[in-house]
Amino acid sequence: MNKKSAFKRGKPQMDSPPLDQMISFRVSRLQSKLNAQAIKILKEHADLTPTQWRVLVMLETLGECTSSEIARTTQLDKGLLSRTIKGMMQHRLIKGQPSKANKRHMLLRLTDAGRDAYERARPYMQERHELLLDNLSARERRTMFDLFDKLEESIGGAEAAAGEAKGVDTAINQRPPKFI
Amino acid sequence: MNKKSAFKRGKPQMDSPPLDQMISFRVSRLQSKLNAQAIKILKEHADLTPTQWRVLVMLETLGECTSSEIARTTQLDKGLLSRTIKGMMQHRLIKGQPSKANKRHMLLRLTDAGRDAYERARPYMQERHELLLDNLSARERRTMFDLFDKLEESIGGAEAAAGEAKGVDTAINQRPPKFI
DNA sequence: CCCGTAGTGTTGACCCGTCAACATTATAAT
DNA sequence: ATTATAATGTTGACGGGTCAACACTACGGG
Repeated sequence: MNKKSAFKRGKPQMDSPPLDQMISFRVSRLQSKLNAQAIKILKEHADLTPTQWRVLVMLETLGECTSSEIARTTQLDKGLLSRTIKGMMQHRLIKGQPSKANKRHMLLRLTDAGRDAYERARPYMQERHELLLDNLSARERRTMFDLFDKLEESIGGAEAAAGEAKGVDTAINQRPPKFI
Repeated sequence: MNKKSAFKRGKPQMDSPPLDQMISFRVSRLQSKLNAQAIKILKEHADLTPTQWRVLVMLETLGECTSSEIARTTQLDKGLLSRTIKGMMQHRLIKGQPSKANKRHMLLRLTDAGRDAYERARPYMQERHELLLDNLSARERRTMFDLFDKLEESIGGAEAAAGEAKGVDTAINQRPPKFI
């Protein structure tokens, strides 16, 4: 005799587990699964971590760049990048030479070994990506990245608009607890 | 003179950073942002972690259940759940009594303090969720959870179908490296 | 009854991502 | 010039999530 009645296992979308209808939870769970899959593929075929893979992709695309460029473009943490890059240098996947124009910069480049690792992982990563797309309709595919963009934008906007909701007795607090 | 030409900052969707068009990366970045936002809100208003919040949501919905039920429903790691539940018991957010029917089960229930914490965080979590939805069109909203479902399904399916791609010289390896 | 198997929950080890503090260098202001 | 401010990259500390091993219990078939 719960207030919301127990949900059933199976297809029906209504009366499903409450968390299943929460965006943040779904994204989190999806990320876990995608990440586990990527870890497995990258480990097996090129002994890379996902972050290393992403650095390789950036270097393959940009040709030569600095850690901060990668950080800005990907929005990865600069600390994480620093360690990742250090590790990749030790493994000779990339090399870095100090910039003469700017003593703070370290110009990063792929080594042959790095390009090899990239090429070894790429087909499998590509296959995986296409497998993900295969199960989506054309419309869903078109919508997907819009969703990513808009959701990320919402969060950024919410950060800016933080400071509201300070008054504890705003309207929201009086809404019935029917959300999920 | 890079092989893919440098991309520009700004709106245009074409020639954008390569990782931006990869599902896994976008989901990962989105998850980071959503998680950071949730951590902040939950910490500020109820001193909860996201996992604790999810356990509260499940208990609020199910009324009484075991750790393994939560694990099955949410697909959260049972080790993570074990620690989270232990912490929540120490903070008196939930209580657990051993089941007489099954000595392995620990029947979990919300305490008043737990329900309080839930009610303190709920309005803000609800507001956040609605803010995320506000920026989406009706069509996007309808599509979103379908996307989550299908992507998760693809991964599960890929797990099962693993074992292919063993032959290194499959067609995929001969495709031109034009994926992103 | 007994034993193999499966489910439940705990724990330790480990890695990754996040955050803050910091040293160094570049840039801008006055 | 001098000084303040911002950018770059490194490092330490910390927490959270994942994985594997484990103990214990339940269940099913012989």
